[in-house]
Amino acid sequence: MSKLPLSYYQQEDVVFLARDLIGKKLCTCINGEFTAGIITETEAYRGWGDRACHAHSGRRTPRTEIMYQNGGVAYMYLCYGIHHLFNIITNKDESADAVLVRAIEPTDGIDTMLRRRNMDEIKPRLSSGPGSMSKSLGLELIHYGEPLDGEMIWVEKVSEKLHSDKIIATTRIGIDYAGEDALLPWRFYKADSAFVSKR
DNA sequence: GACAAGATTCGCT
DNA sequence: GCGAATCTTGTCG
Repeated sequence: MSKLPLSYYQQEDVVFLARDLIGKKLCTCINGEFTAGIITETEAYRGWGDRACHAHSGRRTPRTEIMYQNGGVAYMYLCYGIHHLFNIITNKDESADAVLVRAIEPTDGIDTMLRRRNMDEIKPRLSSGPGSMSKSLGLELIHYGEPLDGEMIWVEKVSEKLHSDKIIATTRIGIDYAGEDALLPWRFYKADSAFVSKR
């Protein structure tokens, strides 16, 4: 329908974008199988001055290289050797900002998602939590660098508007190593959704 | 070239 | 609630 254009991702405020992405629809079409869901949980990572970010303070490695591109591409990486995490690169060249998508509420291709997760009924566990979410949508390392206005991965605007008081802001998860930056309220989730990772 | 650690999840006690 | 699974990446020698 209305695929968000690359210019959307290139807005400067990654924290605003992380919040704005809640309630939008994340779609993938992988191996001809279409799956999609409403984004219910995100986290913002800022390249400069955020120790939790892989590319903090200009840190540059082959893995983080993609983060220095213009916004609107996927940054995939493997965590704990098992989980493929999906991030959206935002902002302009050299900024290294990103939004981690942590959970969605399935809307399309649910049979496919269940099969990918080896489950036989819908539970929040199906697509809540960054590893599970990626797996249900079929996202893997090979999608590293994939543009978000292409045929494989994209985000759509949804007609229904989300009231701002339905979005909760809190601290990010699993980044204790980041010291004081772990306290920043850069995790956002939809208050009334069961599809949110807890802890 | 080797090694430690990680933006997690699942199953078992 | 606790701990294993599992492998890429970055750092150090």
